[in-house]
Amino acid sequence: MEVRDTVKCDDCGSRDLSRDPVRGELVCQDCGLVLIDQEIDLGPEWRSFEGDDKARTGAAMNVMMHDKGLSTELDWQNKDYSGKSISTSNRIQFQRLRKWQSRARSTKHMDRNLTVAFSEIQRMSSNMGLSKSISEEAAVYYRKAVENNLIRGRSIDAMAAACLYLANQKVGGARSLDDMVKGTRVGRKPLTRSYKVLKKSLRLRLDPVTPEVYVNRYCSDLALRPELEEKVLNLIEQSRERDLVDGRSPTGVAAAALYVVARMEGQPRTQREIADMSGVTEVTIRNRYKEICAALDISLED
DNA sequence: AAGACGAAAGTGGTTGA
DNA sequence: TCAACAACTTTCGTCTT
Repeated sequence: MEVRDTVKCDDCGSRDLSRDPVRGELVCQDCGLVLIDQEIDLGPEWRSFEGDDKARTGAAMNVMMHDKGLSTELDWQNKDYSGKSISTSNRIQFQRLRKWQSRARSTKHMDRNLTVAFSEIQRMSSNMGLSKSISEEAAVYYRKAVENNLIRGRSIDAMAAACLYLANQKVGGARSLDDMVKGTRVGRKPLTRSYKVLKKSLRLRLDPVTPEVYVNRYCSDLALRPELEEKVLNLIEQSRERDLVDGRSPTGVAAAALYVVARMEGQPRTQREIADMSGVTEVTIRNRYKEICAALDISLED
């Protein structure tokens, strides 16, 4: 999409910017700096942030609304609007103005970035059915990411999704990386990349993801009797004692344990059903459940 | 026909020299 | 940084119910 050629990259000055019309996101093609377009549709999501102090990590709304005049271009050439040179006596004053302007503009960009990111987080979060506390946590991470200068060169989407993923993990939520990829339309690579950067520079201590966190969701997705959930958890614990859990994908272990319990308890689900629901392949479910059955002397013959 | 099975080859991430 | 490695996936032909 074409962008007015008066817009320049704050970082390198390049005019080669491309715009994503959906997100209102502007990315410099030369240095990768993420800028934000002027006209942003805040959407209804913003409302939910207001009036709630804890969640109110973003910029005030009027930062977005007022003052389009401030973004008036001061050209770097010492010419006035008619093209005449500016007198030497005025030049120093202009220097000062420019400096001031670029400073004001960069905090404005930060605010815009945050605003867009927060509504993105809200959108993704509600799209995936995540709780409000998770999206609030994610918003906190995003703000920290901005403060630590991690946004530069990354897409807002990817970082927002990474923050959500992180927040979800922090509270032991049952969303895998694949779930995030599906639920956010952010590619796997940018997501994991942002996630790693985020995790590293925020030095967050995260407990490793266990199969247990998926059990509840899987069981209800497959409409299993509620009491089977406990049995699945049990089986996972037993498997852990036999060293069949660590180093394996938690979703795979959960899916396999669920398969075994469902069959044992007379509510069988096919491997395909479970595979489709969990995003784990049938082959992996087989491998896991064979291991488990072998180690625990379980026979599935009816 | 549907479901389960397992071999073989390929992929992406981790680890250790 | 690269190679080795284990877990996982994809694909596909075969067996079982």
